[in-house]
Amino acid sequence: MTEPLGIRILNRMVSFQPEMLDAVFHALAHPARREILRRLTERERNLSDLASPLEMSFPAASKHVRVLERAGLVERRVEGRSHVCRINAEPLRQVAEWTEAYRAFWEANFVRLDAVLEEMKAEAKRKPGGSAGEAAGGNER
Amino acid sequence: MTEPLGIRILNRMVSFQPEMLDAVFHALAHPARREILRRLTERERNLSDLASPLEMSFPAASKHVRVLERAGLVERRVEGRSHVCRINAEPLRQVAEWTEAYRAFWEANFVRLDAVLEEMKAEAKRKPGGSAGEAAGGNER
DNA sequence: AAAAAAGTAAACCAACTGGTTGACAGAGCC
DNA sequence: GGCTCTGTCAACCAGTTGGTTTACTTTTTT
Repeated sequence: MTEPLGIRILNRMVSFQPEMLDAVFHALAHPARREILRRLTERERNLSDLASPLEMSFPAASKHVRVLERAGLVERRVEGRSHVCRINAEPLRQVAEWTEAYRAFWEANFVRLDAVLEEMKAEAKRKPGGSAGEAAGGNER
Repeated sequence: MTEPLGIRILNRMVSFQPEMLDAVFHALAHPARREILRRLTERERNLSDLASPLEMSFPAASKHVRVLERAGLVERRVEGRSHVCRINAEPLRQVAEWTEAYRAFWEANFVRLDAVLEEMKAEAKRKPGGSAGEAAGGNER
């Protein structure tokens, strides 16, 4: 017998275990799987529906869905011969939480980059033919 | 010749390309690499420092750092024989941004789970020996 | 000058990924 | 009953990952 519904739900809510992050990050590390997720935000879809735009064989797409399922990002219910998939973004919330822990660092870094850019603009204004100006020109071309 | 500093910085700031997400998510999908990142939040560290607590050979740890580097999450500067690594959390900001796009879905899901739990608690109070109570007991033990 | 320390590079390995094809199973429709 | 649609499973394959060991370079220390 499988675990009771309550256990399964609670496990999912507190599951901040490293293996869980492994599975979720791994699942998100493939463009086809992110595309599947994105299309599941529009509506529920069955496997054929999910596979059709994915320039690969049907079994390959099916495997991608299963990877998302193992990561808890997709849930499926069987309706006759059709397997209907629904997004479960709860693991993404935990990814966001994990990522938040580094907010101070990326914000500090952003400020630093911003300062560098301000300095570059000032540099370009002072001597427009200089190396800083050359870099800016190369970028906007 | 390599690209000018300005170009490199600008590229990094607007680089929301899919391959970039591939690299970042892949880099985060291994506990050793997340541990490296976490320890880099405390201070800059050289490779030996990063490798020592990582129950694996030095070359293996060095490879992990390089994966983080390719994803833009770590930067290194060489000081004599020591390679000093610094965290660059900017790609994590982009991960957070990407994840935010699914906020509506995980929040909806969270509300739904919360409702289920409230229902379970009420159920447990009404008949403490029932299956719902059993599930809760199994969890808190 | 010799030894130690910090890293890289290369060769090798087992396991896993991401893809294919072909055979099969169940559900629905004519 | 037969055909089609939806999907799984198993076998197979090339390439990548994650790890090892050994050999080497460069820098610092003694």
